[in-house]
Amino acid sequence: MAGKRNGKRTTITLKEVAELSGVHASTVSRALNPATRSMVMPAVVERILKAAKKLGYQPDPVAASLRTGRSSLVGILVPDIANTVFAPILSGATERLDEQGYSVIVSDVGNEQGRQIDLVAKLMARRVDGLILATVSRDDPLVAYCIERNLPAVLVNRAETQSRLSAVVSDDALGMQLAVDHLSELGHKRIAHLAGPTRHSTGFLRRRGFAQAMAANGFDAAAAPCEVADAFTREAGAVAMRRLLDTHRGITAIAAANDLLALGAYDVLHERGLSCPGAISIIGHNDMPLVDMVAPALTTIRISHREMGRQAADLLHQAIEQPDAPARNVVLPPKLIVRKSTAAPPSTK
Amino acid sequence: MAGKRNGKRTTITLKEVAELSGVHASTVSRALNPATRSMVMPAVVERILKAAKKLGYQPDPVAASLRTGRSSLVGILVPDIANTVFAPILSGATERLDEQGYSVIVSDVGNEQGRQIDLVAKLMARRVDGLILATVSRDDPLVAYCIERNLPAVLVNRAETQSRLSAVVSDDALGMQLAVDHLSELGHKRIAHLAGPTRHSTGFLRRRGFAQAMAANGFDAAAAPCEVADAFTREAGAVAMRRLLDTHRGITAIAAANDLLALGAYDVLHERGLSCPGAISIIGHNDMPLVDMVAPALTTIRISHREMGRQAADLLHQAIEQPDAPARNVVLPPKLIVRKSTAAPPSTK
DNA sequence: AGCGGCCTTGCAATCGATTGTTCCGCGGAA
DNA sequence: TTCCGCGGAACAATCGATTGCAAGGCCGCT
Repeated sequence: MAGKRNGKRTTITLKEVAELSGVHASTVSRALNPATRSMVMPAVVERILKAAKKLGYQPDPVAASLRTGRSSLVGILVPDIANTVFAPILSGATERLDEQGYSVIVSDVGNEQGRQIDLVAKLMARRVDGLILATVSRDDPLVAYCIERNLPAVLVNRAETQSRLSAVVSDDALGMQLAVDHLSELGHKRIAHLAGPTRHSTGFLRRRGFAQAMAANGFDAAAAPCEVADAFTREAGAVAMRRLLDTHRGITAIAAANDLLALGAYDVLHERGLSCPGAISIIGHNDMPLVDMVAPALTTIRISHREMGRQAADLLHQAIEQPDAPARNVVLPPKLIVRKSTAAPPSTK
Repeated sequence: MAGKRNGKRTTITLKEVAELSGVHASTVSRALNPATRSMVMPAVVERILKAAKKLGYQPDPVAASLRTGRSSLVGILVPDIANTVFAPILSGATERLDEQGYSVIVSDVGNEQGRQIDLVAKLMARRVDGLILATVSRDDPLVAYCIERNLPAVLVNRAETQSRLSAVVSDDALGMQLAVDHLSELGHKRIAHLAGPTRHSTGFLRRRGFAQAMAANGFDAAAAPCEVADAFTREAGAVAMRRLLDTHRGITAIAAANDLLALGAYDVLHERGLSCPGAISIIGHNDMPLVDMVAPALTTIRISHREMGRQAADLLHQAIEQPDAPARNVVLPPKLIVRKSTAAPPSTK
């Protein structure tokens, strides 16, 4: 019944290949597996390979998985597939994992924590070999959950505070430094930060990076205006931006923790009839698709999310192969992309 | 060995639940499956359920899959995960499939045809219960491949010429009609079409829809300027747009087959110092994220891709449950979204 | 010449759930 | 009272690949 989708076409099994080549199924198994191939005489191997090709044999991963406990499946947890930041990560990761022979089960988590653990439990039941997590907060119970169960996992984009698992992230401190340096060089004196949620490492580290960069540029970091958005969305960015403008005077430049927050800031400038970069310069973070098309084209810090996904795939592969190797952190360097949303501050009179 | 990730934690099997409740494993299996539960005495069912809960029993989908040939897995083939059009489709589909108890394997196809068939073969080996295809061209061998192998599949976004499989698409003819009507009402007389590749139903049907809509508005459809882009990308859109402007005079409005093509057209207007909508009005198709932020904000035809994904999931579920039911087509109505890229034509002198 | 060991292959158990078949015991009907 | 039937549960085969173990043959060494 299994493997038989209709009347005529039956899937061919190891045993059939064995019969055709006149050996036992176990020998076929060994001959087909590169790791055990050396146990079989070369001449026999060749005969078996020929028979397998002739029959069009395709191994059944389900049966193999049952026996071995491995599955060549990895799960990827993303907060939101449709988010233009996570899509390239997914894309890069699946590309590389595919090369390595894994198939990818994608889980869109939504936002509930409990659900996240449930999803992982379901993936474990499916015998996934490992997990790529793009969802974790700075201190996430999910990490402990995976470690306790010896499930290989790596983090991507967002890291956790303790580095218990391998992770690939952007250098958020450097990113903010590039941003602040750029604004400072343009002559800005009153630079504000539109921060992201601090439960995520990106929000937290970029905020800290902003403070450090301000200090490095000779500003009083503690006095620098800063508002925290509830989420990395355009709407939350707009809300925080309004607070920022309402409670602080004389801001001429804004370093946002994220492009969507920056776009939310754009919306508020529109509302209030302020020009960008005439009245206020804005710099984003991520360089997500199409931000070069908005008006004004957004100056931002580019992160190669696709590359991030690829590296995460590599790290996961290693974590699966060598479960006891120590966690490694890969930090990718971001890059300043200057467009039209930043300029010298309006001349003060 | 299998199911045992470390020393202490062993997964519990049916047999252990059976021992605890004093019955045979097969009885446990029947008691746990709602469909066969009636074969077991209610009192025994209750005892078994209690034991299962106590042990924290979780059925092994791999073993079940081996036996039954079903897997609760579905594959989704997309041309490009990172494409902002396909991401919401994926998102909507996974959301609904998750509710229905399926997990989703995502395959990013790239563009080679052969590779596509290989991927499907691999998915079939994994015993996927069905497929959602967002990749097919108007006449795609992949469709025949699935049908021959009795693999339930549905199409999304792009349809094929013969309706052999269920599909959910946008009403492309209506979309173009909305676009042309809008431009015509604004007073445009010389309306051009920036078409997409005609090997895809979207490119083909929108082009035909454009011609029909032009005729309906009293224009000579055959004489209307039209250039076909090689791909649904910004770059290809720019190339086609240059051809359009170089070979036709007096165009005042452009109906693009897709937002990315429209953005490519923006690029060309920039190059040539033409204003939009001052000199030329442009209308897109899809309403993908952020096109409200570009300058000028893009007037476009909105398609709810997320809803498309959801409906595709429903259709697939039906196709799996009733493999012999006839193919159904779901056509979603698109909607005109007026923004800033369309206006009355420049007054002719 | 005999024996130990290695190389190659076959045998059979195993992974865990599902399901066709068998078996048992009890109640009702002849 | 006996037999049939049936509900309910156990038994065992099965899905297909993997792998520890056993067996057989050949070679070399003493």
